[in-house]
Amino acid sequence: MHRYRTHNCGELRDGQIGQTVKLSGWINSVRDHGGILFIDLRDHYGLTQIVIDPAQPFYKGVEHWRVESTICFVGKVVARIPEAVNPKLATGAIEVVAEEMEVLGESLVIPFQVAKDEDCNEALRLEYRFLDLRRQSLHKNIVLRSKVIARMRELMTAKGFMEIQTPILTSSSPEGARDYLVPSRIHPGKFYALPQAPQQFKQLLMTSGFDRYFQIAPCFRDEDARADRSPGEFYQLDMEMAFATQDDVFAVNEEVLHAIFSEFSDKMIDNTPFVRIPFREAIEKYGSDKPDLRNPLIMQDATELFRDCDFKAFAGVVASGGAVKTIAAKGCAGQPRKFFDDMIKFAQSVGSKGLGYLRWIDGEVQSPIAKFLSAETLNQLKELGGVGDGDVMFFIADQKKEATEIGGAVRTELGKRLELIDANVFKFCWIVDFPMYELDDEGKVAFSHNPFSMPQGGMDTLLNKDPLDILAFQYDIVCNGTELSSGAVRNHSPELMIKAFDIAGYGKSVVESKFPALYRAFQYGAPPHAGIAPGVDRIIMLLADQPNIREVIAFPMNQKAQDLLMGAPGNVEPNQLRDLHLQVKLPKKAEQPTESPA
RNA sequence: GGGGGUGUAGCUCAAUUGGUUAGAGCGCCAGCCUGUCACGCUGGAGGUUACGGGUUCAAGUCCCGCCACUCUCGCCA
Repeated sequence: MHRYRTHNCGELRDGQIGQTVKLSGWINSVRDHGGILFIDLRDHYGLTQIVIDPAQPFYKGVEHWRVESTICFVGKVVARIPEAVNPKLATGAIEVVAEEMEVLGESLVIPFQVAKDEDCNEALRLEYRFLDLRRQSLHKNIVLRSKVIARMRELMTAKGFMEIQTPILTSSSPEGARDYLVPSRIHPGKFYALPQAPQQFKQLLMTSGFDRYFQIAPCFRDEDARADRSPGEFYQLDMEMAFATQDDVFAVNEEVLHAIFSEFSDKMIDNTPFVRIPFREAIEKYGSDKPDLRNPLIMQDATELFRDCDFKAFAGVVASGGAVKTIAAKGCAGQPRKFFDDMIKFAQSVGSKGLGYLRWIDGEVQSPIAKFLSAETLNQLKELGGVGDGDVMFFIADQKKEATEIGGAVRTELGKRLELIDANVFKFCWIVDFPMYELDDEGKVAFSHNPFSMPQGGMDTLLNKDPLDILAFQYDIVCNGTELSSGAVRNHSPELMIKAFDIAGYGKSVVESKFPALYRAFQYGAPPHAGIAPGVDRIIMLLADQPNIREVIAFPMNQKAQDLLMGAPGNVEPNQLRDLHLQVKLPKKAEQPTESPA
């Protein structure tokens, strides 16, 4: 007989009745009836009920039977009497009558319940992550994560992609997020950087002749956390394809994402190809470059209709070059006054001066602003919004950028409050045609996204078009309002690179010195190539229907980028600093080194 | 760095307008119980109301500060 077990806790059925078995696992719960005692023994695979007769000598070891201790039982599998069969358990038809017991690992009193699904302070969960991970919901998420990643590898490999590891210790790249740095012992004063993504390596692999690359790639960015953004590190299904167009990348990703989402979720998923929305249209209609298409509301432009109206608040905004955005919401004219007041408050909370609205009730328009509008204007608005009795149109007037942003926020809020969002579907879209450049805070032309993206139209557009009108072969994939990834057709031409950087104010020497590897590689026969890198954690978050990304990461850091279980970041020994030629100069506020967490 | 929320027993929460000894469920400890499966029953222990000030006859409750966690803006090419 095996040292610890002949079966796991999820596999015994009536077929094993009569056999003597050995099981090891955690004590999930104890039910002591005095004359008979039941233990639910739990492992990764399931629960099995152990029955203990008080006559057994080990019955007296009761102090060792605290829940979450690990115990090994030898016993006989018996059928439960019909009334005692538990249909909720896979092993509910049988139980194991204990004949021998061995405590393998005792547990202290646990700080929060493992067997019961109750809320618990997250800091405590992180500190005792090993216990939290035993709990069903989190355990299940990590299992899902493992299966999804395994399936991603299968799908990618089947499509001819090769998984290739790229360095974790690399050089700092000049643009993008803040880097995590690692000091060099051998080169005093020099630093490695952890990669924010294997971007340059995968492009180098393309120039190295590997036709299709992928990697479940760790990425490190020293930026602040969000619900869908874990600080420190995250994973991407990173991929790159040689001699490929934007459509080739879309086709591969539509197949892979459709397969993953349909195999690992019961929700309805869009058929491929996924809808494609140009960036500018997304901003106009949804006020966002990551619209949640489950929300049926769209924004429209009503600027011209208010230009000459008597409603001075709006006409004034239009006269000063602003815009009026409108959202038509069907069937909500009957909402109580409070609904509209709350929407106005919401609009103000996101920076709006107000929120106008027109309600069509019983063939009449009801609104504080209706009296300022001519019958003709009202009809035109009605036509624009496609509205009728029982419907409402909301209006935001502001400078164009603000009106669009506020309108986007109002659209999302209306979708929530009117319960327009179907929680049982996944709606995908590609956002395409991102602008290559935008104006930065100082009004200078700057790359708006990836400086390595290929401008649409090539050298001709770079030379002849207004930089702000140049589009890039740059795209995002969005699911239910979550941005899963950005990607691009890359700029593989040294001449185009130099020109593209020139427009953003960087000379040739900058390209040569900041991106020496790519620049050099592209002068030795680079294949046109394109890629993308969907975020693995976010995909699993969506599949597992979790509200924050820490629920799908085994050992996440908290919002302040601390690992409360391991105590990272922590202090190090003076000799370690000496080896690295480092001297710590603390900010004034923290005279003492901060205590390590946990 | 800015804004919002939360912080009361090991855990989840309650405590009327500022007013008696800060309560409940779960957990823990002790006892009882032969068919439970979130077993049940009886009893018990457990509190610097995050922390530090202030107002008041009186503060969990009001004010100021501060810390922690979280959501968010900035940030994330």
